[in-house]
Amino acid sequence: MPLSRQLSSSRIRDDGRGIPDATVARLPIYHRVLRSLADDAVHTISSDHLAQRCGVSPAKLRKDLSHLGSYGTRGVGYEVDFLSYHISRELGLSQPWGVVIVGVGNLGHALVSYKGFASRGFEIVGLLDSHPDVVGEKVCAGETDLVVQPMAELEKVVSSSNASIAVIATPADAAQKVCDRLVAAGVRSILNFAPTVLSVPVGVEVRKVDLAVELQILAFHEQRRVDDLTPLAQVMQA
Amino acid sequence: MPLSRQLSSSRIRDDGRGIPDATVARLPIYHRVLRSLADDAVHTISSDHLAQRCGVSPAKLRKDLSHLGSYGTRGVGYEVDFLSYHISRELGLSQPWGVVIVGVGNLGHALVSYKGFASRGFEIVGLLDSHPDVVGEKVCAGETDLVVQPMAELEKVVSSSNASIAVIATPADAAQKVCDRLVAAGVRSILNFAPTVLSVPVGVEVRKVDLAVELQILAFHEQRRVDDLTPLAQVMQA
DNA sequence: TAGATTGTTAATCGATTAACAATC
DNA sequence: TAGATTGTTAATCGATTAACAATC
Repeated sequence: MPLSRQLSSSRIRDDGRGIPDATVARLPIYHRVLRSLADDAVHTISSDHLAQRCGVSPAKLRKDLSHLGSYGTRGVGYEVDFLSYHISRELGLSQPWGVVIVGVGNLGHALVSYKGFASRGFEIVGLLDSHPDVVGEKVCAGETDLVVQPMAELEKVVSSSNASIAVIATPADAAQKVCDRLVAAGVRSILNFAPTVLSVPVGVEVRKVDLAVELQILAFHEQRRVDDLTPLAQVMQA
Repeated sequence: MPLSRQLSSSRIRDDGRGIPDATVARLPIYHRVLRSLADDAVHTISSDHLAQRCGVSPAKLRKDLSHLGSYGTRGVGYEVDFLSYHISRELGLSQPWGVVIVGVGNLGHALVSYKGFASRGFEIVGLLDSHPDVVGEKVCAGETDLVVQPMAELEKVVSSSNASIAVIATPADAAQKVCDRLVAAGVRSILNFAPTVLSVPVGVEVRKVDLAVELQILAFHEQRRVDDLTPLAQVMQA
């Protein structure tokens, strides 16, 4: 990784209270756009231009970056590689993370074959499913092929693969039990695709992606749009 | 739908400024949990219990619900069916919404076969892909089978199916062009799975699900956990 | 009535924004 | 130096929380 500035190994954390959640959630976007700029041989970029490509305001971008340290140059902008490196380090992408996927149905298959994982430093190191038809199936995951293991092997797979992140892609009714076993096996970061509220001990980080919820939020806005177009109802109420 | 109270048809919106985004994002969760309670023949529930099942604080739940109107009974709690109905109406789930999916790769297939859509009032009414191998494929979507249409048919499919929501599940480099065509065809609610920042005219609502971003946020927390466990580095800095 | 629980208030917290001094 | 752009400040905005009056 060619970096034209000396890389400091110290990690600057603004006020010691850490980086705000809202900022952390945007860092991956900045990082992806910066990598893409680097591919296009762009070496320097201003907060105005970078912000536009990331879909945020320049003020927000600069505020976000200020939490990581002072990696820009006044009057010039940000060095793409330099900033990209510091974001990736802050995000923990400088080391690879092992991921176990539990539930290899349609969604699980899609996740395994998703190239965005491997390219961003995640390695799928285990696949688990309870269905006999799926267990034993060889699934192509990046460079290596993986064989779907039976659910009984969960603890073994987690510990032997040293996975630190687990993805739950099971039906809703299986999710909590799977979650409990993952936590007991030492996993403390979980990405949950099952439409269930998981309960976990403190210290375990759960993120949730609910496809139906996303559509329902869109439906809400779509409906409000329809309502606004028909002010008749409002007139009738008044 | 059995409701033991008279259903008012007026829509109460607290202060006229609408429901806060953060609240809207949680309404689908409340709704799902309420439906599940109804299935278990639970007729009444307090904010404390409902909040626990939804993974939020009771104060937050009551505040959220207060934006919809006053649908509880002091000293008693909420009637499950009554509250569920009002949330679903607010979310726009009382009418079905047509969804077009563009990009029928692994993820697209997973989305089509996802039962959570149909069960929540969404109907997949069109599938589009640019790849000749996929075009023409018959995909089972709920009750009816759908045939994957070539990308050239996008405008025709959107208008003839009266789809109001589109899902983009294409590779990143195709997403913006697809988005432009969808918007031109009249779609104003888009769920984007491509790792790209889409630019759309004002009035178009875009929601984004980025699987890699979710993992990266988990990686951040995972790394911070490792850092905290090794205070040696901090000692050495001091 | 007494006990329970909602809906609302007011305080706090965190995130966003605009403006500008610092500085390359 | 003059022009450009960052990093920071202070104000604003929105979301969360705890407490409690209203009321079933």
